[in-house]
Amino acid sequence: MTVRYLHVADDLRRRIMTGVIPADSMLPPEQELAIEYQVGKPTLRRALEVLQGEGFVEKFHGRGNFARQPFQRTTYLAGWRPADRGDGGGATGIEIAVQEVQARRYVSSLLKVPEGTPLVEYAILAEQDGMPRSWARVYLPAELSVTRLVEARSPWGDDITELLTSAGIQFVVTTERITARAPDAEEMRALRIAAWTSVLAIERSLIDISGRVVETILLTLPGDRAEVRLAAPAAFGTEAGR
Amino acid sequence: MTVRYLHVADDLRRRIMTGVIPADSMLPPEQELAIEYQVGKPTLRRALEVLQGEGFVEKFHGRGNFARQPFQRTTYLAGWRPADRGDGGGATGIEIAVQEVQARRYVSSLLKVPEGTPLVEYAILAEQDGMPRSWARVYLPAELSVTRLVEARSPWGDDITELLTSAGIQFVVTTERITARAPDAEEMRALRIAAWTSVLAIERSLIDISGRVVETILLTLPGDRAEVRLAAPAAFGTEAGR
DNA sequence: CAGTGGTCTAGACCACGCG
DNA sequence: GCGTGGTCTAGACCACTGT
Repeated sequence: MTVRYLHVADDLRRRIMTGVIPADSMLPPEQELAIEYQVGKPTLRRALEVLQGEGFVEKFHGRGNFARQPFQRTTYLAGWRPADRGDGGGATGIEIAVQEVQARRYVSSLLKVPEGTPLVEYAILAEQDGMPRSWARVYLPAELSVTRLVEARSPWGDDITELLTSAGIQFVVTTERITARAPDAEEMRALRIAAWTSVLAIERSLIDISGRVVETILLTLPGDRAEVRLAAPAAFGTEAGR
Repeated sequence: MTVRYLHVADDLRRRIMTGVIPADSMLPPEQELAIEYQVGKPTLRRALEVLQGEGFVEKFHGRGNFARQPFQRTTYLAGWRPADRGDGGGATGIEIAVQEVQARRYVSSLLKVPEGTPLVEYAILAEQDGMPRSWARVYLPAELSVTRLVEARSPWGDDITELLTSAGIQFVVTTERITARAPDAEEMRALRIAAWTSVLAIERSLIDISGRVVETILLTLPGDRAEVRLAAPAAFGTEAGR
């Protein structure tokens, strides 16, 4: 392998995994590491980017780089079931910001409403043990009376399903679309991740019993500490293909 | 915004989206672009990395950088249904390599067999219109007689479900786990993507009617041209929670 | 203010593709 | 061989954090 930054990343990863560099301890300054590995600063930083994407390093501008053991992954259960409550048992927190907005093109197409339709937007940031776990924006037509939703909020931001149920809305169909991509600027800030950390982007739409799209959720999960699992059907039908 | 490479990326993206730089045409050499934007080469290359991750630029070492319109996404249908055949209608191709291997730790835990168990590994690369669309490795216990599988191969590498069915194996449960991460070296080569392109990593295990794990699939989809959709249940049960 | 990471440059040198 | 992208360096300068 002729790529030096991968060499550096491999060695640092090994040192963190084996505890030579203890978890949660600060790494030596980048300049020192560069000298130690006999590489330039950009090369060393490239290596740290790799490790950051893998969850072994967390960077803080002005404070330092910190070794981490990759996080236990938050499980998002696709399908109709609410998100797993998580096994970590750590403290969870949630921040919700509500505002009225007008449907812009992307969201309006998902909600199947004209552009400019008044919507209520919930920006929901869920944390566990001080680490951001999910970042979601929820859009509902403003005509739906949803004041109760905020009061009925659960400790999980992505678990809007329960909120709606508790608000008395019956939905019958959900569609989910999952992609992997780089985070945008807002997601980087909310989830405290860098541009080269992959995220799982989940679009989920709920359709109520009358066929109306009740809400659309744009959920972003950091790739280094989240996974999607599928609720497995109990059995396979015999009429498999479409 | 004080970050110059994002400025450059924004401008180039606009030029490609609006057709000022036609799709499939070669971009000016990096040195020329650097001069045009009055930035250094590393800065310009950072901008190109961003666009590559978004699917607007494809890079070829020694040949040049090419403008692209982001690909129509290949849809992977999670759940039990075979993968969508794709709407592109373009030519599809598939390469399969088979070899016998011994179960290493990661795969052995997924298959629930001891380490060292003889396995058959299928490495499957699916292409459409000359672009790699999916890269999968399939592991089955060697004791299963699967010679027919290769003959019965479908044009979609990730569609092993049909292969198994046609081989007479009845499976009853599937589990799927989806994560987003950076590609490893092998995936970068097979899918022709760079280190900073996100991938959807899907682990799928099939369990047959006797409870045995029949196979495990490690499927990698390039984030810039694939998506996962959920087969929506026709209706929601009332006994929702677990 | 001192120490840290973040961005950027100019240029050297290497690796690849193609004629 | 030539033109292309890929990697790397040394150092300047900026921005953030905590004292």
